Amino acid sequence: MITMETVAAAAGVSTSTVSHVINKTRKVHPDTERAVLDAIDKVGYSPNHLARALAGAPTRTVGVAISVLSNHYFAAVVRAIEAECAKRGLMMLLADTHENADYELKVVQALHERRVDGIVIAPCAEPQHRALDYLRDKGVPTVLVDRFVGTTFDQIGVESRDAAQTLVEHLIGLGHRRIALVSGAPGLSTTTERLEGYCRALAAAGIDFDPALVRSGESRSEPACAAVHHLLSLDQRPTALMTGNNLMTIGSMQALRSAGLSVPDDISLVGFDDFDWADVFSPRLTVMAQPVEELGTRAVRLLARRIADPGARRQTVRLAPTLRLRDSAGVPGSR
Amino acid sequence: MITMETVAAAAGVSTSTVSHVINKTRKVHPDTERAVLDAIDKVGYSPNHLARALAGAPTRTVGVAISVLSNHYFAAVVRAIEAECAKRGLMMLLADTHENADYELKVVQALHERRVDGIVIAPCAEPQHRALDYLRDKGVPTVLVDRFVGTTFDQIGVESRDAAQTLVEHLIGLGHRRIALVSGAPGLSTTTERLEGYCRALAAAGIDFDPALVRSGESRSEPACAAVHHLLSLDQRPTALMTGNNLMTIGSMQALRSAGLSVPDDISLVGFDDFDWADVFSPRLTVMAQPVEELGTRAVRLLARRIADPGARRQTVRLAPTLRLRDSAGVPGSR
DNA sequence: TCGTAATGCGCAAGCGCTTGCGCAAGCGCT
DNA sequence: AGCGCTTGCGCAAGCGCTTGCGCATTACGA
Repeated sequence: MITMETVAAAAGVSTSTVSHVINKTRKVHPDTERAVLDAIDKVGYSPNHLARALAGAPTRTVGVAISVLSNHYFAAVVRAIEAECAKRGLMMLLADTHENADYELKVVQALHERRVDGIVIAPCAEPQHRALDYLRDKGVPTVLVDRFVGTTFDQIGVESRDAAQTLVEHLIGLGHRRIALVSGAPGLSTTTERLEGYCRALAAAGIDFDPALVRSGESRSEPACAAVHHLLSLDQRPTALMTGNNLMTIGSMQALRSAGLSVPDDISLVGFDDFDWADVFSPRLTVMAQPVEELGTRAVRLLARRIADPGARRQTVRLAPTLRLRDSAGVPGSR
Repeated sequence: MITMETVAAAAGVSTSTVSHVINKTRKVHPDTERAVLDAIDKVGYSPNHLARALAGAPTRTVGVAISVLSNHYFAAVVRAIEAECAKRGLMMLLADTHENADYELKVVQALHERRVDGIVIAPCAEPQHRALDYLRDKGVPTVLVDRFVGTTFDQIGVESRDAAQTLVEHLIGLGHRRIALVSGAPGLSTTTERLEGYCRALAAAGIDFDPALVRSGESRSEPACAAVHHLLSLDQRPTALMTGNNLMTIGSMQALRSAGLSVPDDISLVGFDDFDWADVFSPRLTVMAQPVEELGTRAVRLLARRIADPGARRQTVRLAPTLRLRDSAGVPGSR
C-alpha cells in the first residue's frame, strides 16, 4: 500500500503538507506543491478514502437509495442525478431499495455507515418510515424524490393530481364513461394524488365514482396484470384504463393481450411515465411523461444546498409532467 | 457518535471484547457475550464501517461497475447480482460506467478506494483497458461480465457466435439473402463474436458477405438509428436486419418507423436481448434472450470464490442464450 | 499438591488520513 | 536593530476499529 507517507518522503515534506496540497486546504509554496504533485504520480499514490473519511473529511459521495433496478422510470432520474453529481465533483453510490421497507432501512444504514455526505431517496411505502426516521435521527442531509412525505426533508416530485385529472379528462373527452384505474402501492403520495385526480375528473364530468373500477396494481407489473384481469371480468367492463406508472402499464398490457383485447380498438389505455420506445411500438402509448432530467438535477441541487447549509429552510418542489398524446386512447366502442 | 467504547463501558468490558463478540472472531464467555449484546442495543450502537475497514477487516461489500443506467439489459443482470449478494450477506455498491473508459477508470478507483472486497465489471470497449490494469495492479478480486477480455480475470458471459449464427440462419431460412447487421461498439467481445456468427451463417448458406450491409450502431440507440437510416439508403436495401443489443434494436425500430417501414411486412428484424414488454407490443420481437439471472448469480459466485481464494485458477464461463421466436421476422417481400 | 493446558479477556499498536497548534524564517516598518 | 506580521510548514493527536501478544484464572491429570 502506497500511503501519504511514501509521497511525503519522496517529496521531502511532511504528510500534513501532502494532505494540504491534495485537498487544497491551505496555502502551500508553488515549488513545494510541484514537488508533492510530482512525487504523487511518481510513486503512483492514490488516497485512501476510508482513512480520509474516518479522519473527518467529507467523502464527496452521495448515496442514492432508489429502486432503479426494478423501475425503469427511475433509471432516467438516476442518470440525471449522476450527471449533476459528476458536474459537482461528487461520486454517486447506488443502492436499490426494492421498494421494500426492511431492505430500504438496511440500504440506508449501509450508505450512512459508509459516510456518504448526503442521500437522495425515493422512500418506499411504509407508514412508519423507519428509514426516514433513521436519516433524521442521524442528521443525514437527505432529499426525497418522486414521493412526498411530510415536510421533514427537502423533496421533489411531480404534480400528480392535476396530471391524472388531465389524463382522465382526455379519456372522458373521447367519450369514455367507465374508466378504470390501476392504482399504485397504497401509502405513496403519488398513488393518493393520482387517485384524487381521477376522482376529480369524474366528478367534474358528473360521472359517478364506482369503487369497483379502482384496483391496486401495487405499482408493480404482475399485480397490475392481475388487477386488469379482474377489471375485465366485471359485469360492466371498463372501456378505458388509466395506470399509475410504467410497470403497471406493461402489466396491464399483458392482461389485455392475454384477454385478446386490442388497444385502442377494444379498450383505451393511458398511464403515467413515458418509455423511450413508446413512439415506435404499437400501441403507441398516450402517457404523462415526468420531467425525469429535471427531477434528478434539481434533487442534487437541493441536496448540495442542504449539505452546505444543514439549517436551511426545507423545500418542497413540484414539477409538472407533460402529456404525450399518442394512439392508445380512442373513441369507445370503435369496434 | 456512539462508539465501541460506549458499548464497552456499558458492558464493563474492553473494546477488544466488544469487537470480538460482534465479529465472532474469538471465543467469549456466554455471559459476557450477553452483556455486550445487551449493551449494544441499549446504547443503540451501530458499527462504523469506515473504521472497521481501515483497521483491515473486509467490508463485506462488492462493487459493481456496469452501465445499468443506460442499458436496460444490465438492470436484470444487476438485479440477480444483488440478490446473490444479499444471500451471502454482501452489500452491493453500484457505479455506472457510462460505457466510457475515463469514467470507468474513475468509478473503479472510487470503488476500490472505498475498499470493496471485490468488483464485478462489464468492461467497456477500450484497447488499453486501463480500468482492468488498475484492478490487476491493485490486486482487486474481479470478475468480468458480459464481455470477455483475455484470461487475466474470471469472466462470464454468453456464447454469442453460435447465437448470432442461429439468428441469421433463421432469417435465411425465411428466405432472406440481403441481411444487414447493426453491429455493436468495436472492441467488445460480444460485437466481434456476433459479427463472426453473422458471417458464418452467410458463408454456410453460400451468401456473399457484403461489407456495406454491416454498420456499427456503437451499442447505442442513436447511432443504431443512424446506421439503419444509412442501410435503408443503399441501392439494394436489405430485407432483414439483425441488431447487436437491445438499445440498438430500439434505435433501429426508430429508424424503420421514421422511414415508414413496418416490421415484418416491409423488413424483418431480429436482435439480441429480450424486453419484458416484447410479448405485448407490436411488432413482437424475435430475439436472442440472454440468461440474465444466471449471469448475475454466477458472477457473484465466481467473485466469492476469488475473494476467498485469490490464487484459484481463473475461470471463463459461457452461457447459452435462448431464441425467442416471435413476429418480427417474416418472409421477405411479403408486401 | 503441583505442573501444564485451556479458557477468557485486556493492552496497545496500528490502519492512513486530517487538522489545530505553533515554530521558524522572511518581510516591511519605525 | 528591533518589532510585529505574514507565509510556509511540521508535530502529533486523534477518527473508531481490529488483532497479536500476553496475563490471570480455572480445570485437569498425575
